[in-house]
Amino acid sequence: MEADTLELESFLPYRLYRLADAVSREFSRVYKGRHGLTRPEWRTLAGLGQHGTMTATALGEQSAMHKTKVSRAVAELERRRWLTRKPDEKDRRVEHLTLTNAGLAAYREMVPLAKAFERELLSKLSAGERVAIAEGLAALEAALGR
Amino acid sequence: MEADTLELESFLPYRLYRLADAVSREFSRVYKGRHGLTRPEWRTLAGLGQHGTMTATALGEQSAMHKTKVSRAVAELERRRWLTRKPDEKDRRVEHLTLTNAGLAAYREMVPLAKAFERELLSKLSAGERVAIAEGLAALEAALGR
DNA sequence: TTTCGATAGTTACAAACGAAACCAATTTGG
DNA sequence: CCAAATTGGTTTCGTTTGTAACTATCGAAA
Repeated sequence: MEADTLELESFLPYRLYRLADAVSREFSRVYKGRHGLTRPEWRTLAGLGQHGTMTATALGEQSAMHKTKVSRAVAELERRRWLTRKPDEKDRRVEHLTLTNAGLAAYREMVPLAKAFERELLSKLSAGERVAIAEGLAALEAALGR
Repeated sequence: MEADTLELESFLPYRLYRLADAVSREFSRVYKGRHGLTRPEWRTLAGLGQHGTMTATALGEQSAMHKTKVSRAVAELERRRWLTRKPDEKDRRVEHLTLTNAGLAAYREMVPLAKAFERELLSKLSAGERVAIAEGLAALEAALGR
């Protein structure tokens, strides 16, 4: 490789982005196809399903979304009556979000699909490759988390 | 972990996306800050810098961009006079794109910055972790490339 | 208290995006 | 040959996004 050339195919930011984009696009067919959810909506559903009641801020931190995305996703899920808001007693800026039964039902339906998707994807790797990707991602996450 | 719950933090599509988003956002400051480029524009520049003359279709394949993104990026780089189009002799639908001297200069300026960015990021990993991420990404790429 | 700075969440606006329609040129196959 | 399907590339339109401004509330400090 020449010194003054960048090989895009092996450039880490590009590889990561392309891979994430492909995987994410593939997976989005699951929740988009099933319920017409956007990614922020899916993540909101997943966050609340996993943790029960949360605030919008907590949701944003857990699922790495900007607060405007959270705000819009919450508004949409509320419109669908998949979640309800309850104002905090102490601090009236804060709202506690909880899935309704309908929301919970959708979540419970999605979980096995998500797990199957992941399993399917990982099944194409060898055991050693699975270890490698897990370790590599964890290392990068740690490196960025500072 | 309960069987009917999905742990978002360890869900592969989510981890990949979050990581790519963080890295990409960080790196975008390099080309956005330096020249006000968008990501498709940067990739177009990188593609042409790496390969010399290319068609729009080839660019899209090499850098994994939808053809509308390519079309818009090319239009903008042309507006900046960073590239020129030359119609194909044989097939008049095709255009061959080449960086001008100005475009080449910008590319040459970006390459070391990109390399430094990647080096900096990887320097936070151990040698073993670097091997792991390389191997893991390659395995996933291979798994998806079908 | 009153005021000033932070924080929770929403909204407005412009930029970026994707899907699909579109145009023009080319290839295919009857 | 000629109609139909394909391909390279652009445009249009509605949706999603990010930035920044905004509202409302709270906590701290004077």
